[in-house]
Amino acid sequence: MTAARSRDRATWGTVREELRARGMRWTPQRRQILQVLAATDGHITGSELLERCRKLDPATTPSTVYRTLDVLEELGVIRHSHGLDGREEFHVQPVAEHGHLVCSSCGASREIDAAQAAPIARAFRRTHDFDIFLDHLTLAGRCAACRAAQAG
Amino acid sequence: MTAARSRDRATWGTVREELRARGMRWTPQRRQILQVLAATDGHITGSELLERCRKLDPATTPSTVYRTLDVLEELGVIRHSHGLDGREEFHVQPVAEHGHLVCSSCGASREIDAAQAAPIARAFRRTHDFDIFLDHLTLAGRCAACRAAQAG
DNA sequence: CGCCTTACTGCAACTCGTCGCAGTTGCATC
DNA sequence: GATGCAACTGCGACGAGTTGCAGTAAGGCG
Repeated sequence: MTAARSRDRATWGTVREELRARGMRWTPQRRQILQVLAATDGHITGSELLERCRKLDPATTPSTVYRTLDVLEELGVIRHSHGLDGREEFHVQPVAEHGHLVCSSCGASREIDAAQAAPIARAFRRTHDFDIFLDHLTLAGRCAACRAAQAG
Repeated sequence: MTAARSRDRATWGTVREELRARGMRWTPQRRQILQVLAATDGHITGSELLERCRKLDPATTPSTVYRTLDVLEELGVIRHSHGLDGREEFHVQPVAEHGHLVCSSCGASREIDAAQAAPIARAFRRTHDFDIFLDHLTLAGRCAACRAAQAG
């Protein structure tokens, strides 16, 4: 089991209190989902999470997993963006707002951090009077390697 | 029936020849799907298209509609991007590469044209060595009106 | 410790979209 | 106009994700 680099243990521990503070409940199912998320680095889709939960407990049901993801997103514990196919991908680390750059050819993915995106966000604010949510952003394109491979 | 401003009639008419040129066939089902698309301005999802086709012919089946959309995209007749929920949205007008700006609060949508996006594309080319496909781009955010309404 | 409220779970049914397969039919050729 | 190939259609089953509902259980309170 690779250790969770995403959030440190203490931070995951606060989820229980955050739930309680909102009148929500700490259940075995939620505890298990959190456990799987804590062991996840980077991104995970709903169905991947469901699958991993089922390895620990085959009785896990889809609706509970998807509803828990919604709750955790409301708490700010996770966030989602969309992959190239439009599928939701959840980020386990809300450490910093960031977007994604995904290559349509090879599927390689890189992050865009807030600093890099700032000039772009400013541009849209100025030209379109529009605030961009970087978190939700996935840009499709072609990476350098695929460009070289395809077009010489 | 609002006239199709998207492509002029002549352009739609070439689809049949484009299909034939690739060894593909002109079928009543495809003819009807094209007819519905020709009467569509802007964007449409697969299920919306299916629904409209069923109004003309209740026997229309999902697989034919979705497969035809793929074919038409291959021909360059339509293109898709993803809405905020990740659902595919097809653009009927391939007149110009463009992206979208969608407000998470009110759903309002604006287009980003190639000229506006050019500096951004250049930036990613330079900093990440990555070519962005503007067509596929949908930026989530908050429009001026919603910002004003929510945050004074 | 037991009660009570209500958030939560699990089920079943549903939507959207995809895929393999068998039967159909466009269309090129004779 | 008939023939034959293979692209296409429609079917049925499936996977991902959502929702309403009835039953379960978290956890606050006495």
